[in-house]
Order: sequence, then structure tokens, then C-alpha cells
Amino acid sequence: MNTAPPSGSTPVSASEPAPAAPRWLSDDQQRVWRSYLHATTLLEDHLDRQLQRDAGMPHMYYGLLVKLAESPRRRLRMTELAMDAKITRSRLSHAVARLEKNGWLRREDCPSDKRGQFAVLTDEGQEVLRGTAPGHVAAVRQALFDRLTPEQQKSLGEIMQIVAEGLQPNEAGADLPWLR
Amino acid sequence: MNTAPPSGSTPVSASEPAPAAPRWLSDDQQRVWRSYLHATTLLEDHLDRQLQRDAGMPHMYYGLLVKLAESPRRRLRMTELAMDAKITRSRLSHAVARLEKNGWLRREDCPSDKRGQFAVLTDEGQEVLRGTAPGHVAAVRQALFDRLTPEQQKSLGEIMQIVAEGLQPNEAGADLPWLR
DNA sequence: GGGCACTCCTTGAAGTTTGAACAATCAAGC
DNA sequence: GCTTGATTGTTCAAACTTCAAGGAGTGCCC
Repeated sequence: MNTAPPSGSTPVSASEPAPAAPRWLSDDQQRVWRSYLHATTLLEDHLDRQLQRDAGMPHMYYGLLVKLAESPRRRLRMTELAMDAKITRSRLSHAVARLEKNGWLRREDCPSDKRGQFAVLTDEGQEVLRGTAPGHVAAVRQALFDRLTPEQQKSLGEIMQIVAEGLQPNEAGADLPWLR
Repeated sequence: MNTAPPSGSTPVSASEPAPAAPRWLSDDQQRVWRSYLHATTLLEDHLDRQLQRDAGMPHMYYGLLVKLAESPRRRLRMTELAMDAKITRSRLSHAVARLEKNGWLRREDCPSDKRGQFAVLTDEGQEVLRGTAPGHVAAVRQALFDRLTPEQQKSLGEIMQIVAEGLQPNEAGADLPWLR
């Protein structure tokens, strides 16, 4: 939402520390971008409400429990969990504090590194997942997969893969296309 | 993030007020879903930081200013703005209060409906947009469009259109003359 | 062993979002 | 006019996120 030249405007003054003449998006690209913003905010809101209602937590917190459930001894180091979930350690600390208060996970000291903490999914947390996963999957199917052809699903996967790789802090593809 | 059957588990008990046997996502669909979550959270974070740094406001607030800039007299009724932006009226009230404090928009009473308020973009707000739009567009291009082929862009647009329509409270293409 | 830079995670305050409740106004019917 | 029900936008409190410190521990080098 920001992609159109200031309506009825002249270009930005040419005498600034200019990033050269701005290249606006084409009309088609603007439509795509607006659709993207619409769809992603609506979907995230939808899933947040669904999970808040059925599981008593926001989508992100649910994702943390899922990641723990999929991990070896249902546990992950804080930093690893944060990286997996693409959130800051600070945010994770707050989230884990809340989930711990709910009894859905607990912290454990790391024996080999006294600074370290494990987040461990409790049986109770596991149970919450077991009970709410079907409803959540249904919501995702209904909002997304049931509406897309197999080709579209495949295409969506490829596109999102590309975007994610491009934004990854480090990741393979990084050469030096842009400075910052 | 929630789409895999509880790992190493038996299906949910069949004796509940059951929503029938849950249909999990296929492996391919799970990969797509995870990519989707990765990409969308990374992109939203990226743009939020970019705008917070360069414009001093989060992405959503920026979107509000853009919508006002594109509107007839740079103004929109609160409710209409909220619907356009897909946010609640409450959230909009807070956002507008903050943006008003910044001097980037102001409120005006609606003459025909004493309950109503207009949000009006100020010159100062317009100026902020003019100054930060190029950088924001560049960020969007760099993160998204520059990485996708024209076919992928088209496909993404179609997919997001479908998803958005599916989640829209009502809104179809063709009627409701009272809107707009 | 004493610095020194770094990592791991937490904390507190400020900012944002949510959901429920609310006063004011409108609109329609009687 | 009066009542009822919906709409408009705001407010409060609680929850969540961000950002800037900060305490503790580790690794390394001399």
C-alpha cells in the first residue's frame, strides 16, 4: 500500500541525496500487491481469531508449540526456536513466559551451557495441540488449499520459497546485488 | 504451522462431537504452507522495519495515509477507511489518534451525520508520503517483484485474489451502490 | 588468571492491537 | 413525539510486540 506515485504529483525533487528516479510499480503490479496485502492480512486475522477462540492463543504461539512437538525430545533451545519461528529472542521470552503460565510448556536449564534454556512442550501442551489441530487444519484448507488448483498450490509454494530466501538474514543466494 | 498430524500419534478419538476424521495436509501442501508463513512474516517484518526507520510509523499506518491520499478530497469516513484497510474501528481510532498527534492527518466532523468523522490527510502528511514512497516502493520491488517472473507475478495476483475473496465478509463484484 | 568480545536470555517501558462496553446519533415504526 | 434497534466512533483494560539495556556465562588471547 504505497506503490503509486503521489497522485497528481510531480516527481520527487531531483536535488536530494537521491536514490535516482523512483521506479513505480506497474498497474498490474499494484493490483498484485494490493491483493497480496488484502489476502495476507485477512488470512492472518482469520487464523488468529480461529485459534484464539479454539485454543486460547494467537497463531504465533500455536506455531511455537507445533515446532516443539516436532522436535526430538519435544524441546528446543530458545535461540533455535526463535530462529525457526522467525521472531526475536525478546519476543520469544515473553511468549514462552505466557505459555509456561498456561502450563503448555516449561523451561529447563541446559546442562552444557549455563546461559542456555530449553523450552519443553508439556503433556498438557501436547494435548491442546491434539485437540485443536484438526480445526486449525480445516481452517487453513478452507481458506487456502480448497480454493486453489494443484498448479496454483505449486506455484504459490515456489513463489513463497523465493521470497523467503530473498529475505533470509544470511542464506545461500546472497551475493551482493544491493547494498544497505 | 499446525498442519501435521501430531507426530507419532493415533488419530483423535473417534467418540467426540467429532468434525469427522481430520484431513491433514499432504506433504507438498505442508511445504507450501510453511513457505507461505515464512515468506509473509519475513516480508511484513521487513517492511515494518523499513517504514519505521524511514517514515517513523508501522506499515499499517502508512497504508492509511496512502488510502487517504488516493481519496477524493484526501478524506475518508472512519468506517470506510477501516473497511478499506481491513481493520477494526477500534484499531483505527487508536491509529488515527497517533497519526493526528504526528500532524499527518486531522479529524473533521461530518456535517450530514453528527456521529461521523472524517480522517483528512494534512499537507504535512502528504509530504511525508512523497518523501518516503520511493524508498518503500524500492523495498517492495526488491523483496518481491524483482525476484519473480512476469508469469509468477500474474499467478500470485490470481491466487491472492481468490484467497481474499474467500475471506471477505461479503463483498461481491457487482452491487452495493451505496459503497463509494 | 585477567581482560575482552561475544552469545544467551531476560527485563522494563513504550507502543500497538484486541475485545467488550459505552454515549451519541440516526432511522423507522407507531 | 416516543420507542426500539442499528450505526458511528471512542474508550478502557488486558494482551502482545518492540526496542534498548542489562546480567550472566562462554571462549579466547595474552
